[in-house]
Amino acid sequence: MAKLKNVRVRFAPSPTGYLHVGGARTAIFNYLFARHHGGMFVLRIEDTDAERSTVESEQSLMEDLRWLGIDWDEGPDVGGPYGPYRQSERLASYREITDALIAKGVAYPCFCTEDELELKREEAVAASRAPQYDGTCRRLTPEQVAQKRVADIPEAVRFHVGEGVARFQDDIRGAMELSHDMVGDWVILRSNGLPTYNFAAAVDDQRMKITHVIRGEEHLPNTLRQIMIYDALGEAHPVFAHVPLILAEDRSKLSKRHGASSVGDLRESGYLADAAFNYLLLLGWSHPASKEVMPRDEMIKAFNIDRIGKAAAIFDRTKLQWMNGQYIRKIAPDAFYEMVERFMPEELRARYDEPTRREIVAILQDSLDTLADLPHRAHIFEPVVNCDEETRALLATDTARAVLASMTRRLREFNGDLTPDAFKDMILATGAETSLKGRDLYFPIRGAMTGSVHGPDLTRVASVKGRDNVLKLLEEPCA
RNA sequence: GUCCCCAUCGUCUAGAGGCCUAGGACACCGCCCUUUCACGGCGGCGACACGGGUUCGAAUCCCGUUGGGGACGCCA
Repeated sequence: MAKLKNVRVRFAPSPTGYLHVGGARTAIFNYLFARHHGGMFVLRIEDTDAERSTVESEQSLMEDLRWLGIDWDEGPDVGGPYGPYRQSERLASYREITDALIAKGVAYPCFCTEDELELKREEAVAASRAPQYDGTCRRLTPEQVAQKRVADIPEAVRFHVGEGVARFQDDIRGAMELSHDMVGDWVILRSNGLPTYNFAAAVDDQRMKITHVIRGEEHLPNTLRQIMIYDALGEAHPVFAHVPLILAEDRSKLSKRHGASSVGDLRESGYLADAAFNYLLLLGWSHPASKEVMPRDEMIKAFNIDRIGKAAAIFDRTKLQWMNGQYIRKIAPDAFYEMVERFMPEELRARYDEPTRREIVAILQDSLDTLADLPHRAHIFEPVVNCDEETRALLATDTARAVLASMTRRLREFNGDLTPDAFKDMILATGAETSLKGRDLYFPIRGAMTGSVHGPDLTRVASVKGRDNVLKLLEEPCA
């Protein structure tokens, strides 16, 4: 696909909560699209809901984006030529455009109260009509408007929809046709002076010269309203691309009750940013050569809207885990230690010095799927281990006793540094003495030392634990 | 309720009329590597929702059914 010129895209979250994986994926698509075409990626904060917007949320949104490795070229913190980038700071321009639309006759003041509107909705539903605004205030004479104003009735502004059909080409869905009668005259400016979402989004997209709007499918119906604004302004609308939703395993909308559904949760659950980014990208987009695990530059090179699918995708934890494991195995041990260090259990932090803790992490690195797995895997380095049932049964056999007897004798005679090689020699000698090999030889030692028949390289574990601890565990297995 | 969107293995997907006996990945199962474990390698299981068309030929195009999802706010 040929590179497009002057591409400008935006990610426009409302700061009313944490960054959701759905939002994160939208951000990823926009980001990759911008980088692929050498365009601009804009971060715009849609804080027109004064009640629910918080600065904390805005902060955490930006933090999560940065964690994912998504940087923006223009935004509330870095500024840019089309700022400000918080809608709450752009109120004057919404007011100005609203007035222009009123002057043009495509918008009008509305004095209906919430109670009246509620009543009308109920009536409409009861009469099985669409619960749309009936246009009462559109028919107000100038005198009536003046009267309402004198009476100090709260005044909102509605857009006069009228008849028509909006036709546009959606880059993902193809030719779209949305009839105007889908919506009633809708509010563009609230009585508190703040714009509504559809109005503010359209105005800003236009003013910020956004060329492509890539967003979630739930916004498809909104596109109708936003195109109306572009039309009323006499401006061409951007290209729209509506991305299918991300669903939970039960096919419902992904939410908090489904476990980690926010980027913050993912981070706390021990997923790597690059793995989360890579996984989310694959939810709805596929590489032309079916590559799955790929570096960022490959993503940027290969990304295009053509390869975004139309069907909703289910967020699959298991595959994310696998993906995460792939990334963990690729990282250099030192870098990995820095990442996983915060998950190191206190007991081990107190017991072992830093070089040893690094060795523990290095031993475990290949077997971890998430950083949060570290405590579960590292407990074998504690001086006392808990045996599971399988191990207990295994250690009760005669061959196991024979192996442990031989090993303990060797360990008692051993003094010096218990290196992996030294421990390996002991196992080999024990094998020769008992004529045992394979599982019969290793499992008793592994079981007594770690309490489990699964785990990392025994000889390195022994080296970390030291001669005294290993000896004690082999003498009194599962004590 | 009205309107809109979607539909390939359990999950993520490839597939743009013959390359399809439907390919890859995760998960699962088996084998191999490792005198153990983990990693890794190899193999197996497993899908075109259904019904009508169109066509010499359909997973691919059209219609309907079913199923799923979304939207109908002075939320975004």
